[in-house]
Amino acid sequence: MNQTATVIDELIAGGSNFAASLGINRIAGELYLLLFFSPRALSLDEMTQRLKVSKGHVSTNIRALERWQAVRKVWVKGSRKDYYEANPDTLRIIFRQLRQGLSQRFETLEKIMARAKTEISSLPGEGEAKSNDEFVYCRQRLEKIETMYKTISALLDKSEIFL
Amino acid sequence: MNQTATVIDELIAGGSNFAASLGINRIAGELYLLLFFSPRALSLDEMTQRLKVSKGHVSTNIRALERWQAVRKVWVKGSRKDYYEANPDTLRIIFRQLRQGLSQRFETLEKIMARAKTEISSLPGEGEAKSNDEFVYCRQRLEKIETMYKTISALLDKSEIFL
DNA sequence: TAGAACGTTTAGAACTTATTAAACGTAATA
DNA sequence: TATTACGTTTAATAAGTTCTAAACGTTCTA
Repeated sequence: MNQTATVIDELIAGGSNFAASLGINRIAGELYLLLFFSPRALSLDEMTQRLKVSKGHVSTNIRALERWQAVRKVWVKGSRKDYYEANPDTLRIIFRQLRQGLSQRFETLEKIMARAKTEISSLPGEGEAKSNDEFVYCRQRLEKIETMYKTISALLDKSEIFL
Repeated sequence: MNQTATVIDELIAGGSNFAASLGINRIAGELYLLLFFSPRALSLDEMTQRLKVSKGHVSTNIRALERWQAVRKVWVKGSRKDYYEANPDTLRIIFRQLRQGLSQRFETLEKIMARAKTEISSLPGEGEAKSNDEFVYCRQRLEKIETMYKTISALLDKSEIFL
C-alpha cells in the first residue's frame, strides 16, 4: 500500500466517522468514500480486503448504496466480478435522501394530525373549566404545528434545486 | 383521563415516532410533546405517570431537553417539585441543534482535510504511472469535497434566519 | 457435467444503546 | 434531629444493531 493510500485511509476514516455520527451505517460510508477516491471501479473482493470487513457485509451495504443511487454497478470486460463506482454527486444524494425520508414520515404525521383535528373539534366542551382549557390549548398547539409543518415543506420544495 | 388526553396521546405517539426516526431519543420526544401540548408546566412525577417510564429516565432526558433549550424549569409556588414547560419554538430548536451539531463535526473534518491536502502535495510523484494517477485523482476529489463543504457551510449560515 | 468463482442469505456472536429499579444525596418539614 | 419528599446516579438487564463465518445458489469454465 502506497502513500496515497494512507492519506485516503485517513480521509475515509474521518469521513465515515462523520457519516456515522449522522446515523449512516459506518461501512456504507466507508464503501462510498473508498469508491469516491478511487480512480477506477472496484470489485467486492477489493473492497472487502481494503476495508477489512466480511464479504457479506460489503454485499449488503453496497446494495443499500445502490438503492440510494450513491454507487452504480459497472461492467468490466474480461471479468465476471461486479464492479462499483461512486456517484460523485454527494450533495445531491444527501438531499434526495433527506427529502424523500422526510416526505414519507410527513405523510404519516399528516394523517395523525388530520384525525386529531377532526376528533378535537367534535369533542363536546365537557362542561368543566379544566377540560375546556386543555381543549382550547390543544387546538392552538395543533395550529402551531401545522404552521411549522408548512414552513418545512416549503423549505423541502426549495431544496429541489439540489435534485 | 379525558378525551382530549386521548387525542394528545396519539399526537405524542405520532410525533415522537417521527422524532425517533430522525435519531432523537424517543422519550425525549415524548417529553417535549407532552409539555408542548400541556397548558401548564408539569412535574417529573406527572410526566413519569403519564408516559409510563421510570423516574430516572425522565430525569435524564428532561435535562437533555433543558440543555438543548427545548424545555425550561419553572417555579411553582407552594410546591418543591421541579416543573417544566416546553419552549414552543420547535423549529428554532431543531435548526439550532442541527447547525451546532454539524459545525462541531465539520471542525474535525476540516482538520483531516487540511492535513490530507498538505500530505498529498508533499508526496513525490513516485515515478510509476499508476501511483501518479491515484495522486492526481485524489487531489481532484479533495477539491470536490471542499466545494461541497463550502456549499453546506453557506446553507448553514443562511439557516441563521431561524435562530 | 464437475468444479470453481462469484454474490447473497442467514444464524448467531459481539457490541451498543435504552431502560429500569434501587441506592443515594440533599433539602424541606415536623 | 428524624423523617419525608424530592431529583440524580448507578448497576444490571433488556432490546436493538452491526458484523462475521459459513452455507447456499448461480453462473461460468473446463
